[in-house]
Amino acid sequence: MTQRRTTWQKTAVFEALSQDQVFVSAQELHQKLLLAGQKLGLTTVYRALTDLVEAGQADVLAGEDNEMLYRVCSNEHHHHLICRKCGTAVEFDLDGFESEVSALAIKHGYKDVAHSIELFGICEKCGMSA
Amino acid sequence: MTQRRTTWQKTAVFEALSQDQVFVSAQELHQKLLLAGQKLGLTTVYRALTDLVEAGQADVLAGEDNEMLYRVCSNEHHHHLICRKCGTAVEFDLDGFESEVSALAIKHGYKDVAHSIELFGICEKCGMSA
DNA sequence: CTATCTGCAAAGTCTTTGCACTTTT
DNA sequence: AAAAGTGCAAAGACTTTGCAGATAG
Repeated sequence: MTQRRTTWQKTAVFEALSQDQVFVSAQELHQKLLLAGQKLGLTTVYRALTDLVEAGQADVLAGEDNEMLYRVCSNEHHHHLICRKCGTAVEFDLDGFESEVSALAIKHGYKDVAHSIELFGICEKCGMSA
Repeated sequence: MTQRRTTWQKTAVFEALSQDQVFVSAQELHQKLLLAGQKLGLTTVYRALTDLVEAGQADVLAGEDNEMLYRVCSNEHHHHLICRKCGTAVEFDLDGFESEVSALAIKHGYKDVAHSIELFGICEKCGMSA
């Protein structure tokens, strides 16, 4: 088993990701870190994010424009209404829906069903400045 | 206004897409067409698909691995439970859900909200052969 | 000390674009 | 003929990989 080491880079990525509760791309996160004076490679950011996801500490989701979006994992299972401009995410639960989905999956014999129920729109703020 | 012309390539793409009610990538569709003896360029497939989407004759959706998936449009608005192996899609409606989503969007001041509610799993057939 | 990590540059995907040539109308 | 479409090759964007040098444990 290959075990993980703690490096300042990984810590930096995790902290940067934790700062705002918003979905960001690896590239954006990298930029942010550079601007903050943290000199690390884009490669490292990708690797750190992948690790975080595997460790269950971050969520991934495929954005509309074919780009991976990352966010600190909030353990609870809910979905997001994401602004496609600024990335701000509103979380929401779907009580009845969750079970409806499971029922559907079972009914059709599907296994390992991951439901990506994400809504993309333009938030109020961005709608105004447009 | 730039109008469309009817070419055998576009027709071929549309027919290939229509053959199975499944989500396929542009690349897959291109392969399929080549194997069927239809010699056309990948570029053309992309352009034809884009046109079909604009014309409302096809649906697009971003697959899990960041890859555009296309399918003939079934006009009605429903969602899909997609096998990530074979691409087979089961459609389902979400009666109450649609309005719930709209309500959410309005409540949070979001505009132009597109909801991609797609479930990815392994279908029965593929689950067996695995 | 040594397994793991970093970061550069190179390679790999999917998709789009530029441009000369062909085809529809 | 003229406008629109085709296809190649090249470019773009995002992500992954190979590998030598750096580093955590």
